[in-house]
Amino acid sequence: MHPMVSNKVSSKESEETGAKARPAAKPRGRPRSFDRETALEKAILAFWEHGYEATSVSDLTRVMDIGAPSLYSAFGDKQSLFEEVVREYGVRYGSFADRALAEESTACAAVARMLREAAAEYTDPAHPYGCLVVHAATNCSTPEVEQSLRGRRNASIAAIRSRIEADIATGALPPDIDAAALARHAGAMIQGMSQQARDGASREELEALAEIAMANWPRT
Amino acid sequence: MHPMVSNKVSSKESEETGAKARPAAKPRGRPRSFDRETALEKAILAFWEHGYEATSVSDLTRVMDIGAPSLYSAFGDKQSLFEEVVREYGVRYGSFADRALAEESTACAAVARMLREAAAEYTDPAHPYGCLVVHAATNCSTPEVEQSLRGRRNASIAAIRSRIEADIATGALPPDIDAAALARHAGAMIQGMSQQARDGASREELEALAEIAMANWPRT
DNA sequence: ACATTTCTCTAGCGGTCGCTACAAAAATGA
DNA sequence: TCATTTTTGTAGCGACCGCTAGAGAAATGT
Repeated sequence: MHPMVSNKVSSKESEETGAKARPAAKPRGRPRSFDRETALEKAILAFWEHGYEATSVSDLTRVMDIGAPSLYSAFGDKQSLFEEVVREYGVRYGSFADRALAEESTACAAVARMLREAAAEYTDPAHPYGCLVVHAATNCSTPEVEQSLRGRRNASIAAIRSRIEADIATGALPPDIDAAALARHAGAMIQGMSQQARDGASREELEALAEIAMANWPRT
Repeated sequence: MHPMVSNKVSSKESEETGAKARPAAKPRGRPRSFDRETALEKAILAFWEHGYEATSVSDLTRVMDIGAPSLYSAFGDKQSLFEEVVREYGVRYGSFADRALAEESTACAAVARMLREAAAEYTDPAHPYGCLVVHAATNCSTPEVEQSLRGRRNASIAAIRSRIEADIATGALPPDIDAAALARHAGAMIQGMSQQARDGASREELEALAEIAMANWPRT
């Protein structure tokens, strides 16, 4: 329950009649002195590197370069900021998995591409190593936060499983394979690779690891 | 630097001349009112479940059922207690990996056994799920603690690698395989399985996952 | 008996946590 | 100009953090 997190367009405006795509109809009071998007990106990087608990609000205000009241007014409390961070992280950095599943013609190719792209993403020096969803809320004393990321991890595995089952349905994979176990194996690989990246493994090392993992994927 | 952590036998006694294995020569002052070993076990379980940061000293004094001064007198500060917890965890719960590497006749059999036993251990309802070394110090604001567990994880992978290289040396494995990548793959599997266990996977699910991982291990 | 040693209990230290009240500042509408 | 609305900076709230001083309790040595 918080004062209200202001967004670009109030819900009332979007219901108005002839408002032909007015992007920002000049809000009344003092304008915000920072860019919400770039501040959010700084928050993403901070939570990504240090996790939910270990990133204090004063850490956030420092890296986002805004005062605490501005943070609370723009993003709500720490937990709702983190939820928005996780959502936006998925869009900006975590979409490669869904894209691989959607664009590749077989589950095998999709998982192979996922692992390959994970190797690159998790070791990209442009941002913290590994996956935020895997590491940012382990050992979290706020159970909802921990559970939220857990749900995302399990949803990713479920998505892989669905893709495998689709291949079984079309005959691209034999009907006797264990789709759930195969999906879990892929999920464990990705999570293990994320941990390895945090522990110092290079992109090449992760790629070699992924190749081993894909070597015995069921053939058609 | 702390007041000094009292152990069973003072270092001076062990240097004495004719002291023929005197186990506990009746210490001078008021005796301790709790059993150090069982208190340590409680601390292991607490850190295992919640991690280093999320387990507060007052959490510890509650589950160990001792006062704060007793804790500090018996174990030093929070960080040195955690170090002892990690050491003892390795002895009581993490020794299956070293045993598999030492007792099995091939690296392949050793890793297969490691994964099989990890599936059982990580889902044992008698204690928290997953591996303390993997999860208890992620996103830790005390860098030495995080680095300490990172070192243990990488040491485990190095041990697997050595075992693989030994098999290559004896001809049990072909000389052209990438021992480092194969070891990293095994390490990632174990870490991924630990994460899966935390996320609710059952022993059977982890075993199925491990079987997939071992299916394409290099043959002789 | 009594001094000595060691542990336990109560109480609380300084510091940081997430969060917010309040007033000054900067925009708009009249 | 001036009332209204919203954001900003300061300053600090109560709660918890890791940790410890100090006094009393329970053992041993003489």
